[in-house]
Amino acid sequence: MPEPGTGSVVSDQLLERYEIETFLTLAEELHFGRTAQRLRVTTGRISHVVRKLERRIGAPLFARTSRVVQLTPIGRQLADDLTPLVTGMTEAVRRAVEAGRGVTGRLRVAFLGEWTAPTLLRAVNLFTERHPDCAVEVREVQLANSRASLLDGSVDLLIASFPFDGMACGPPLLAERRLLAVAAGHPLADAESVSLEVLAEFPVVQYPPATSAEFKRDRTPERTPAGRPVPKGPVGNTFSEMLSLVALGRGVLPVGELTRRYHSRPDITYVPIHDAPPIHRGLVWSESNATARIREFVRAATDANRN
Amino acid sequence: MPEPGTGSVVSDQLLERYEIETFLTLAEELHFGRTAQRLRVTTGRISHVVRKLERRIGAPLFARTSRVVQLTPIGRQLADDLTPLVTGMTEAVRRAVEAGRGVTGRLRVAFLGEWTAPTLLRAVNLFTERHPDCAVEVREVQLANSRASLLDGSVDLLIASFPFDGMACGPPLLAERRLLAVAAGHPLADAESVSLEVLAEFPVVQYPPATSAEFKRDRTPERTPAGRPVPKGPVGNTFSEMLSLVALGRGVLPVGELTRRYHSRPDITYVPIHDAPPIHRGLVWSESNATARIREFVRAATDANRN
DNA sequence: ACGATCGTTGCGCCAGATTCAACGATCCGA
DNA sequence: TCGGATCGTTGAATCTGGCGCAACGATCGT
Repeated sequence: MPEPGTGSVVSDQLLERYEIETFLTLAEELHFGRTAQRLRVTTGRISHVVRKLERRIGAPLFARTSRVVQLTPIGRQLADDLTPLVTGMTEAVRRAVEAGRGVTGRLRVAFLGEWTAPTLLRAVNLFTERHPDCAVEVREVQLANSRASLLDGSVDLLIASFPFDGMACGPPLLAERRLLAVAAGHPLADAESVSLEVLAEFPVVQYPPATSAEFKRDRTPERTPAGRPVPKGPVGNTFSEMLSLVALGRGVLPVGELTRRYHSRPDITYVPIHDAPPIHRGLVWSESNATARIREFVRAATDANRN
Repeated sequence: MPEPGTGSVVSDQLLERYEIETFLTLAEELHFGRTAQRLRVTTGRISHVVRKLERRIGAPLFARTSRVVQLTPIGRQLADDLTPLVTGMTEAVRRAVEAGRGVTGRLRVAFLGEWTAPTLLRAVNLFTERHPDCAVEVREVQLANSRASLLDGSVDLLIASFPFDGMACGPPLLAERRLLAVAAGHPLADAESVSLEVLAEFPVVQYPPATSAEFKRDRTPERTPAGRPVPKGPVGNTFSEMLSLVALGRGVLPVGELTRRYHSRPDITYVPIHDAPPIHRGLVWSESNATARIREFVRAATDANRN
């Protein structure tokens, strides 16, 4: 059976790189010795390659005696056709390398909740100092479209709380204690601190379905460290809505320490959880957008927030 | 010492043929299996090549999970840049191959002296029958610029008498006896035939200096077959001038039989040379312009004049 | 939980890119 | 006119890198 789909954008008429290099260099030098020298090969190689090319084209590309080498009409035509195309290809590759490996151009970084802005700004300052040629734009994104912003490339980097499912993550830049948010009149409201085990005894307000499973497992686990099941409370659609459910006494919610500072309200009490690991925040980005710019910014952020 | 002249039209940023093919095919298929199938290689190869390319660019070109493959922004940009350039290159090569190997387009053949026209026309007829897609133009050229016409490409093929120095020659198409032109009153004018040895006894009119040495050696040798020196007569600047020198009794001149028919004049007698090889005529062309068109025409000319 | 589909990885082989050295042709200077 | 110098050619030897192979890991459907 005559296998289908063999026809391609890339017809099999393409010349090898060494053939193009040899042909165009010889077309420019018109001298086998100098051509060989420039390409760091022997004159024998030049002779072989040109001969093979000519056998393929079906006509001489160079008229050569042992004293003078010149292009034939067909050779001249081919050289004229090829030169701008080759220039264009090297330019295209150069641009791609610049985009991937260069630390220039533009980098868009975003924060998610204003309390992370200072950490991000320290990183921006150090990065800009190290790479003055790369313009950094800072913006704020909303939780709802943070993932989409990274995926569609409208934002290169984001400082967010871990875990951030499906994205590449840098080292943690911020660590905060975990607290339990309870209603003001809740039985635990007066405790000095609580253990994670209390989650088995009260319903826990749930994140909306769109939230990644990994994130939910970290914030609202299904079992306590001892293995006791955690009763699921009602679902809130936004973080404010979740806090309101807590205030209404419909459940409790583990949160980070910074939440207290930015969401302090009289109807909610925050009680430290003494045996929970801290919540980490750091830079996240799309794996597929990884560039030298991004790697360098992560490094700068790490250095700037090392203390 | 930092060797100079390494910079080239062809920067060493050029991708290998297989890298371009692999990248563009995968960019089109977005599927490793189908890409491998189209390129007749294994998926492992695709993976290796893409990885190597990405290491070189410094950023991912494809975002791939084991279920879906898609271009990253950098990959998309590179593919968009490369595609038209690759198309252009294959087109350039295709045109060169067509010019060299194809028997189409235009072929310009010429004759030199009208008596060769019938031979040439037989060849044209057979060639046109075999290759209707190739237009043949017939023209006449003058001896003086016949060589230049071949070299500058204004004529592809020429039917001329051998030897034709420095040009490629096909098999002889016409053979004619050699005659000795002498003045009407010359001592040899009444002979039935003469031997080449008589050249040692009379001055031989010489071709002009511009004539090729090889041709002169054939027509006006410096020694007879027996080794006797041939005295050099005066030089004529054109063939007519040379015949006039003969008519004036200033020398003799070996010529071809056809000359008698086309240059018959009362003051000159042509005597057969019984021991001279015939003069051959056939097609000549510039080595550096050799194409399939030309080779095919030579073949047609041989076949048409075989008898 | 299992099989099917896909991309990845490391090892080993061999075609083909490249070198090497001898050779032929052309030109120059003595 | 005869070496000597400069150049391109040729074919066999050499060795690198393109490529296949096969085991593996990840993801999805049933």
